[in-house]
Amino acid sequence: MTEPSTLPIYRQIAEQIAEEIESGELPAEAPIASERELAEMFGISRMTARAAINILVQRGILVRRNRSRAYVAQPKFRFDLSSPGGLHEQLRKAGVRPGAKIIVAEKLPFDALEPKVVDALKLTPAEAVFHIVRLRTANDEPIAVEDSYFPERLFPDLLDFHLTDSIYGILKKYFSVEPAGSLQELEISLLDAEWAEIMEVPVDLPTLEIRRCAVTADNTPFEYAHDIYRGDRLIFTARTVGPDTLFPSQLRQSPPNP
Amino acid sequence: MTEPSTLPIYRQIAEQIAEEIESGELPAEAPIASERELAEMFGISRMTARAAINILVQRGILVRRNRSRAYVAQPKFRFDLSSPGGLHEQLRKAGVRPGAKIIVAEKLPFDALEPKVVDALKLTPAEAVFHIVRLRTANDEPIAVEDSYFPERLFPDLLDFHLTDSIYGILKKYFSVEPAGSLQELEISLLDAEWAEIMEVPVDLPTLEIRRCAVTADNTPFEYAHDIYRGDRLIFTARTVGPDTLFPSQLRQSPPNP
DNA sequence: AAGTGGTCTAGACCACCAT
DNA sequence: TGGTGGTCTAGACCACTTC
Repeated sequence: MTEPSTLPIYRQIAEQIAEEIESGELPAEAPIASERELAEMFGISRMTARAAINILVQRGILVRRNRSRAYVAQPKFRFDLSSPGGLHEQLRKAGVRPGAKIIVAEKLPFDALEPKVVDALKLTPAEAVFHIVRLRTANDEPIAVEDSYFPERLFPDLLDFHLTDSIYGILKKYFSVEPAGSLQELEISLLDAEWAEIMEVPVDLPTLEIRRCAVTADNTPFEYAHDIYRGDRLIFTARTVGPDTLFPSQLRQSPPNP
Repeated sequence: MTEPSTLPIYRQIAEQIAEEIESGELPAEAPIASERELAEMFGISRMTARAAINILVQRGILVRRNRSRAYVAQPKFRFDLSSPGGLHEQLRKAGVRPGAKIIVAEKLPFDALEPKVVDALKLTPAEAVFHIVRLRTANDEPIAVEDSYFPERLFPDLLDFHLTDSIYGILKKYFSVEPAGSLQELEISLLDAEWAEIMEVPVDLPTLEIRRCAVTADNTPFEYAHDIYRGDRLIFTARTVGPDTLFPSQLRQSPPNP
């Protein structure tokens, strides 16, 4: 609308493809023409066609699979960080099939723990914790990794349960532990190589990182977690309490600015 | 560490430059060799050198200025969304010079308002509001835009004040209005062309969008704002109340899931 | 075997700005 | 004016999948 003809060719082509997708002409999962085909169609070089596709991949409108051509991405999932019901529940309600793949499930001795885990869970010396890393999926598509720590004291045989189910469901059903609240720290970042491999997606993908500590009604911390969510597949919302607002008393467990 | 020699050349060079920056060899604001110089230094083509620089620009480690060469970026600013004191105050405390540039300062009649503004500010028909759009800067670098609405009823001659100062400071000093809390909705997104122009940065930059409504101690909403923060220049933290947690009662002003 | 994306080359022209 | 980045070309080779 501003200066249509002065936009570089690769942006013009990206916009054109984006419009075909928005108009429904190209539905979700539809394959895009190959880079060489696009180049011939538009009378441009392959590198320029590739640049156009890259823009839409970065926006999350197209996805590349392996070394195959690009496809129209499914619409992004909505995830409300403040809503009752975690990711599993919200996906299910949206008609999406939630899943989980266990990457790590181990018991860690006290001495192997980072201080932040010890502090967050208020562990006493020699206490062991369970360390669980899960790849979360939606319709079999990886959307997040969860790196969680649970005190053995509270959940003695946690690793024997079926950990691909909702973990909060297990905690409630078998240990009668329910979250009364949590403190979360958010950070926008780009995916590093290590996590990219675990999540089976490209490096430098924009992500939302969340470090959180969940507590029960009697203010016992029962989970410390570091979650990484794909920014290209999820839209996040969160209701936060803003500046100058006091937190509910049961959550005021550490000084605001360490 | 995994497979050093099989990394593509442009990634190897990006890593090498990144290490020179982390080691302090290249300090903040140091200019990077030009694309043509890099190409010659490493015996590669200019397009490959350019790809290396682009990776670091996307990560926020390098910045491009106009059509000049790339420079080492200043460290990112930390911004705690839940801390007392807004962006202005936090920057000042960190030894950074906060600034603001007025993009729009106008009075809008009731009929020109979007429903979300009317609802958030609980306006009665025929009430006018002040609409202020400000470009926020840190050491003269653009870091955010704030698109805010204030009821005329509460702040009759707001536009006559010096709006490049802290607006909350003006509200407190001249109108005795102080925020008691706010509800915020967060969303990670990519910058569209319109806002990119206002912010004077490239399109598709990763950003954090916040829609918030601030209220006084007697639960009078006095500001509705839509903020966009650069994800490449800021690290955000927020203490959010997680699933299954009740908000402070004075903030429970609308149903959780509209 | 054919087609694909991932990477890389060695050029080119342009607009912009002060290195 | 000379150097810069922004864009674009017309090829190429490779590893991988099967479009």
